Amino acid sequence: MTEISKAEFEVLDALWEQHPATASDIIERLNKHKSWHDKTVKTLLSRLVKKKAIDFDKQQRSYLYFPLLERESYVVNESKSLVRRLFEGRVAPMVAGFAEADSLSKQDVDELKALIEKWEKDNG
Amino acid sequence: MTEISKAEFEVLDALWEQHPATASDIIERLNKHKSWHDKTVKTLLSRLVKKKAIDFDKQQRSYLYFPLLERESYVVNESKSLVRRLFEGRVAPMVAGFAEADSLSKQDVDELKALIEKWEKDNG
DNA sequence: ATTTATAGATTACAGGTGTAATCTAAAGTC
DNA sequence: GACTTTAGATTACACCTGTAATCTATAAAT
Repeated sequence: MTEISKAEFEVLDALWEQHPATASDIIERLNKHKSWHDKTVKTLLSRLVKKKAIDFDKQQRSYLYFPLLERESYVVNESKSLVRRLFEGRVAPMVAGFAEADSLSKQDVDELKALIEKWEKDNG
Repeated sequence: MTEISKAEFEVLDALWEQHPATASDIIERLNKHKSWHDKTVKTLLSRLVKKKAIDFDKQQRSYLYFPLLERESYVVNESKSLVRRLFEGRVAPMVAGFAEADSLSKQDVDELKALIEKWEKDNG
């Protein structure tokens, strides 16, 4: 339940993308978009292990890493925590902020309509 | 444009609540919910000044603090940044997460419907 | 079998953060 | 005017973070 730092998150996100994975796999995946030294990525992997966000199986010489924390639950927690801090826990005002900032796409609106319909069916 | 830490944010949020305000005002407001030593709050105020998130006017002996950063813009930036990191920039999947986690209230849904209607009027 | 490359472990190190305590100068009190 | 209180400034200090370099043990190569 320790905090995951920004840099650690990027490594974890690369592991979520596909796992299990070796350190080299992850380094390669990350270096498509960033350019971190491999030592840096290894440090971050160790810290994630220490924080119990991931773990590994010993595979011959190298390790096979896999997430312990699910992306879904991480994402829900982070979202809730932000909405709690910034919008008194209600998500609608956040979406309103996106609308004001012209950051709502037609696709967003369509998806929102669909999920509202579903919500009303389930909760109406 | 420097980062604002969690503790700094709480102080800033208390200042947003009502300003201008003296250090004592803010300490008092904060201590309704938290219990920070007044020295701690003063440190955080100084750091916020150094980060140009707030400023002050010299008032006799004590200072009158006021925000330089608007809550609105801070909140929009933080939200966008989270949505970018976790949901590829689209807000609807985040709301879907709330729905799945049973964290959507009727009030949220009503507000969402209203703002969708407005969006469609403006953008349809 | 000896040398070399490599994976992970350990160490490094500056800047940020949470959480204050101490210092300093000015304002209030007697 | 001397003494005390107080506001903000400066200093403290351990832990976290970003960003690696070095150490160590084992596997690969010759």
